[in-house]
Amino acid sequence: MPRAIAARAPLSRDVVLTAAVALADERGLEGVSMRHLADALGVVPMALYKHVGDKEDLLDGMVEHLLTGLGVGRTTGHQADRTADHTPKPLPWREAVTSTIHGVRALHRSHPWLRRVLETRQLRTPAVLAHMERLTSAFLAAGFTPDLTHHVMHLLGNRIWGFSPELFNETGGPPTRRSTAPTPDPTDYPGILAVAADSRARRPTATSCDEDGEFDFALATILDAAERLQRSGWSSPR
Amino acid sequence: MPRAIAARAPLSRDVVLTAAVALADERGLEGVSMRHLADALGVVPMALYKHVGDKEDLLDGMVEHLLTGLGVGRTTGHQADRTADHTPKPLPWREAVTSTIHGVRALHRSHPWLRRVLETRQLRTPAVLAHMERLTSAFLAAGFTPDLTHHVMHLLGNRIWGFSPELFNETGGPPTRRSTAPTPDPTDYPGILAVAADSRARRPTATSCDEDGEFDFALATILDAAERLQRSGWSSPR
DNA sequence: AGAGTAGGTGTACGATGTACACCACGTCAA
DNA sequence: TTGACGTGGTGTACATCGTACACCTACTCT
Repeated sequence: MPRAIAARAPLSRDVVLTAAVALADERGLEGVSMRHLADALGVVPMALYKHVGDKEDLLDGMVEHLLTGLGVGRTTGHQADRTADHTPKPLPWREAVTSTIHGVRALHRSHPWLRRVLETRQLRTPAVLAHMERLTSAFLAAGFTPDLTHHVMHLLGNRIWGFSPELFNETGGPPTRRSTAPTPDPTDYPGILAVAADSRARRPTATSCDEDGEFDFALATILDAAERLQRSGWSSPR
Repeated sequence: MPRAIAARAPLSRDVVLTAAVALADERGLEGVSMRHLADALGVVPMALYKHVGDKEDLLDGMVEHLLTGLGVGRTTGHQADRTADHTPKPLPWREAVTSTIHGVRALHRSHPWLRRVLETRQLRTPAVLAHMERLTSAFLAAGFTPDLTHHVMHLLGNRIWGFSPELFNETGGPPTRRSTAPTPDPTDYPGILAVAADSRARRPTATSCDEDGEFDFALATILDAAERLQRSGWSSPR
């Protein structure tokens, strides 16, 4: 007696990656195990290995999968101008850079696990390189020297103070884990308190930072600085 | 016959954390398993659970352990001025901020695994808060409004383009993993190539980016921008 | 008809985090 | 002196993970 023939569409790398991304979205990165993923696809774990080399390759693939949906024909602003026309129109290179960056930013917002995956990876895959290239060429086309372009890319890439900005959010959930950390005394941190108080006063209904606003502020400030360097004919010392 | 009495000093949370940091330093983060750590300490795995709640708490503790060694009495420049006196002395707040940030930066450089651990954690532990407080209060003391201080903290914390700057390094090691990624064609990326060529020409002997230089450039540029905002009386829109 | 290949199955192994029961000690009250 | 107790280390056991390996099935191409 032949076993029941599952009317399942055959797997493919793309199907696997799509399912993996969906799984990560709904169950978090920890939920993405080969076994769970296989379950979700109605298949036995080892079947996945016909489509991805191993788990690392799966994660690489997930990143590539997301990035690939981003690239085509998006070098000019894909989001509507938020302000009316009395705001001076930004230079074209700024539009290009901003919209490119907002693309990845959107990915990070809709797939929070992406950041953690990227930190563990050093991938110079086509999609990543294409993203870099879009930024780099925008600067070069705007008259930035290669030297300055290089530095500006670092300026955009560095997380200067070494912590994630999520720390600012006051969503101090209950310590679910069995942590040994002492609960800190708020009065030890008057500066932080002052900033938090001011922030609350400014946006009384908000429960956390306006992350999009802060991101755009940071991006604009950095691009302002880059533009100023370019106009002043900056070049690296020595 | 009593079992051989090990002349081992008794464990403590601090001993465990120190050993864990050492283990991560020499074997990488993957080498830090409860079993390996216990081995390194000459003890059975479950013994560790008398000193750390679980593995998450161990990782939290490692971060806290490193950060704690940083704090005391370092709010004024701990590194010698690199330039002779013909360079105008930086403002005191800049020295404070720069040296504080260089402190964590040094941690990141000597413990490369730290970045990955931080990405998985959202800890508002005393040491982290103390670090934040040192920065925040430096800005406030310099006359930054709480509003601007808040924004500048985000400016320092955001990784704008969403990738790690290590991507720039041309250390394209051989693909050790069984990856399915196609090897990209360099000619698809003329902008990146131009920047890389210029960078090589500028520092012919170097094998990768001058990461310290880039970091300092980024930090200085951002602090310049912050200073300009402060002097112009910036405040957030609306 | 026969060979080859692509894709899915089943079993098995070593590594991991940790629950749980246990035991050796020191300290201290009775 | 005794016995209770807390602190810290032990030993066993289990679920879960990634994946090696052998297999089997169905399709294509000659």
